[in-house]
Amino acid sequence: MKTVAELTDRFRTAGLRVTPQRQAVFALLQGDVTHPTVEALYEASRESMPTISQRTVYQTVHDLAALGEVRLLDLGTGSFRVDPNVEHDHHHLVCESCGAVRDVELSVGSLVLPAQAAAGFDVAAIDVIVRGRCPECGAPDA
Amino acid sequence: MKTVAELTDRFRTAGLRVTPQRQAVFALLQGDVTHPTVEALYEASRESMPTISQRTVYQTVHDLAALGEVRLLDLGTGSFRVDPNVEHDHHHLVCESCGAVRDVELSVGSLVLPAQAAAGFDVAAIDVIVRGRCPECGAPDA
DNA sequence: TTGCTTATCAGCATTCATTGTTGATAAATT
DNA sequence: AATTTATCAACAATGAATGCTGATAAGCAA
Repeated sequence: MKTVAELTDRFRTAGLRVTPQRQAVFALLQGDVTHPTVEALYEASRESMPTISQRTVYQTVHDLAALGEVRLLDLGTGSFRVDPNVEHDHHHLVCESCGAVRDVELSVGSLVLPAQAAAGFDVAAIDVIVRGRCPECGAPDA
Repeated sequence: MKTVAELTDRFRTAGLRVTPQRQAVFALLQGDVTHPTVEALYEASRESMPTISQRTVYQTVHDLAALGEVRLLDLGTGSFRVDPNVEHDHHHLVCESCGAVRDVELSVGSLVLPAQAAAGFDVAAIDVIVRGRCPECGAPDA
């Protein structure tokens, strides 16, 4: 993820204006490995920016995604997650109990698509979702 | 996917009653490889069962899922898809243009989870989603 | 700095998928 | 046939995400 200053330049270059609200969101995403929901970003941003609206957070996140600075993930946890890690190719571990998401590096190149099934299908991306229980949640029904 | 008669037995054994509406849904799922949405099942079921409610289709699909006779997939297409194929382990091709879903057999065993990333994580399942364009939709912006 | 153009802000309402609720009804069992 | 009980189907409610709009503030040029 780029720094706040870099993202500010990136937005200006793209013809988008940079507001304090947007910069607050930029700052929150720095070093965030929790894959926050928009709602979580909204709540967090209100600490430093009490008047920000949820709508503005959605807009900022979508603008970031359009510039390729974040990815929006649908991992089946109900709402999509913002992933600031676009530099390193990776996939995700998802805890089915608490919804926590963790990055995992997987070499997807070892997967072989059967020619017959993939015939005529133009593959753009492969997403691997590893589902299970995170250490914090422990064994099922524990 | 089991036959309508088998599913009927399965429901009765599980203490669930079998209604004409439910049997209509059972019949629709026979040999269906389109991974229909609940909405699609609802529309189709009204052909033979005009008074059926969407709620009933949801209930039936959830009951089938609870018995392990179908899987409910969240593939990021907006609503979840019903997958009657529970006998064969498989993954999915998803067309980003039209939302079509196709089964694909992949041996996920070749994927190696880095020990450090997966530490303490109890893996229950691995879902692979291959995203791209189906033959019917052709090349992007074509 | 001043003024003008334009996109953003933030509150509101709306959409869509899904689930909750409930009186009436029909299935299963005795 | 009577009793129990779960289903039916219409309605309302939830939650995530998007559309809309007047007021405002950012950006740019002189």
